[in-house]
Parts: sequence; structure tokens; C-alpha cells
Amino acid sequence: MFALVDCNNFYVSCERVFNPGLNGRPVVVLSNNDGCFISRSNEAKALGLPMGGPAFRFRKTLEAHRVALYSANFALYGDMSSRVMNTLAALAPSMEVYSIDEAFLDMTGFERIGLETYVRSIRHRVRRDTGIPVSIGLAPTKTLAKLANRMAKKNPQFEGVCILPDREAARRAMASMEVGDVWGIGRRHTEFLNLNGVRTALDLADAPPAWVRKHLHITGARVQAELNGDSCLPLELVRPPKQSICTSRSFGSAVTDEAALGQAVAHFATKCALKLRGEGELAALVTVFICTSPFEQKHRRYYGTRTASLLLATQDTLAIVRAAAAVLGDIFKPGLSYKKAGVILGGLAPVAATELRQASFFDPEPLQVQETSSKLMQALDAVNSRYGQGTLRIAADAGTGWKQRQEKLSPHYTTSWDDIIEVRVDS
DNA sequence: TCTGGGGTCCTAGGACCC
DNA sequence: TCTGGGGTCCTAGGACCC
Repeated sequence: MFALVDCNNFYVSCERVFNPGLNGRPVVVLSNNDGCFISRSNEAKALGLPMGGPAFRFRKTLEAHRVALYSANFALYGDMSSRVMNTLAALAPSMEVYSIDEAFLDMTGFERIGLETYVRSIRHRVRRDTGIPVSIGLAPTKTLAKLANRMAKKNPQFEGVCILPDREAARRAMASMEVGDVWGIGRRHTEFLNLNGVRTALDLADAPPAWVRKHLHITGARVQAELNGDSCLPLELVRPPKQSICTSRSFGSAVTDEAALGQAVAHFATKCALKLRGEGELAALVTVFICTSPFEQKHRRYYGTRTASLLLATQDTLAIVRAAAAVLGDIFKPGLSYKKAGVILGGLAPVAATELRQASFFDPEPLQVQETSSKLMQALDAVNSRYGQGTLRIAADAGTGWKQRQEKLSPHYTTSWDDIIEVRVDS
């Protein structure tokens, strides 16, 4: 049996842990740039504020009901997430951390204690130790556990826990669920399935397998098998290494200036390089993209992107920033209002394989230079991890020609001493 | 005026190898 | 008149997830 533990309204719940006055009130957390709703309390959902809805379109509702607004505080949410995951890790023999607010647990063997009793105790423990409310779905496959979790959230009478122990229980639950709410069935497939008379999860489970395989491909076939109790998706106990690393941002106001765009790209490349070293990987490909607003009616959208191959895979910030700057020069078109830019690293390989790395015939940098670079990066990371990111940075990343909007940011309660002191003084 | 960020997997087609 | 079989790698596009 798999349990899916999912934090309720996770980002809002994190804000509430440190500000209990928010309980019972409508609360929303906004995306970067304070643009869209990315987490809503139940009270906010009841007001009709949609997931992903742009905040400016709902200003009247937000004001009329005095909805509490927060800028996304990912430092806080990431730290709260690890508290939740650490708590869960102690309560099951194995666990897969599926996302910032979800984990699958292996519940094999707990039948002897009584699954429901045990799962309720997990729920209580997480609430007690972290302050975060969770819902739990339990079933013989991951896809059915997701479905059970959704049932637990939708129906208050379940009190946060829903178990689908056998085929009959699963079929009853599937009959009441729209096919588009099944894990792995997105908007396009929902449209296609509805057109073909497949409306509920049960309809999909009972559809001819060859037809599903043909139109929804191998991933859809797996979903169908899982709905029928045939487990195809095992717990992934160790996170596989990343295949790409991306840093991108929308700008608070449009950027037209090439120099300002260059500062943003240098900043994103720097962040990517830091993440890359954190993963213990080297990158061989650097992609840069810049684009104008997709919502702008008057002008056609420009989306410029290009990838550069590095002669030798690296994790050196300077080399990656240099490569990114060169790519930017290729795709920059003057006279446009840029709304977003980003850097993506690809061709990743573990540092551990460095000795096996194929050197380049044309490589201008001998091995000694690479060793120097590695020491420089270690020093850079040591200074910044002690005194704060950005304390020591390269000149290209020093400018402020681009900015994000972030007007309602809560303190970094769990990751910054300065922010805790600020709270004490304020109150 | 104002609309997020970061990923994965699958398929098909092209180019290439022996 | 007739032209094989078995592969890999790369890229673009589509679909999905949170």
C-alpha cells in the first residue's frame, strides 16, 4: 500500500504557522512579481479566487473581503518542507519526496497495527511537530493514492484521511471523479477523452487498453493500469540526478536596455552555476532565452533562444556567465520591451566522472587553470554561504537594471537571524 | 499598469554509423 | 531488374507534473 501525504494549501499554511492571526481569514500567496495566485486558503477558494488567476483582475474581491496577500517566500517554504519531510521520514520504512509539499510512503506491513489508526497518527504528528496540516490518501497504487488523497481533501467528513483498500472501493471512488482530475491526465487529454465519451476516472479504467495505448501513449497506458490496481510506478527512493538546471524570472517592469538585460542574464547564470555546484554536476550546454510579454496585443511576441556548447564541461561561474553573455549578444534585438529572461544549463554530468572527461583538442585552458577555477569557486561559495548570497559576486552581476516586484514578503522566519530580530523589534 | 518558475518524459524525424 | 539490417544521437514539439 502507498500513502500519499499532501500538505493542505501549503504556502498559505507556512505563513499561518508564523502568523496565527491569519487562521480563519482568506489568505493568498502570489507568484514572483506578485502576479498570480499560487496558493489559496479554503476561505480564499470560497471567494472564487482561481489557482493561477492574475491578482490585478480580482482587486475588488481582494479588497472587499480584506484578503491577506503574501509575496512568495520560497526560502521559508523550502525550509518548512524539509521539516515536514524529516518528520515523515521517521514514520515509514521508505519514502519518496515527490514535490515541495507531497511525499509517498511505503505502508507495507502496517496492516497489523491497523492502517487507518496509523495514518491518522502520522497526520497528527506532522501537525504537532511542524504546524502544517496534511491530508493522506492510501491505496494499492500511486495513482489511486493520489485519487484517494483528493477524496480526503474534497470531503470534510473523511477528516483528512481516505483509504481505498480494494477494487470495489477504488471503483466507487473513480465513478465520482472526473477524468481530468486523475494524476497524469492534463488539459489536452481531458478534452480528447471527453470528446470520446470518457468522462470519469472509471470510464478511463474501463476503456479498451489498446485504444488508450494508441492515443494516450505509454504514459496514459500506465495511468490506466494503475487505476485498475496494477502498480507500474515504484517508489523512487533516491532522487535521480537532474538533467537540466534553469533560472528564469519575469521583470517587474519591461527591460529595453541591452546592458540591463545582460545584468539579469549574468545574475541568472550565476544562480544556475551555484545550483550546479550544489548538485555536484558539470554542464556542457548553456541556453539563454529572452522574451517579450505574451499578453501584449499590439506587437508580435518575440521569443529568442539559443544554446552554446562549452568546449569542456564546467561548473565555473565565470565560464558560464561568459558563455551566457555571448549567447545573449546573438539573440538580443534592439527596440523590444523584454518581460522575461532565463538561463538553462544542460548536458549535465557528475563531477565524480571528471577524470574520464574527454579533453578538447582546442581547449585553451590547461588543467592547472581548471584547478584554480575550482578553488576560486570554493572560496566564492564559502564567503557567500557565510555572509549571504551576493556578498561576493562578479562585476557583470552587480547591476540593478532589472527588478522584480515583491511588496508583501513575509520574514524568512526559519532561515535568517536578521529577520527574526526584525520581528522582535516590530512587535 | 498589472498575468510564475522549474522540471520530466515521450514521440517522431533527421542524420549519422557499420 | 534489382538496393539490408540494426543501431545511436540529437532536436523539436507536445504533454504532463507541482
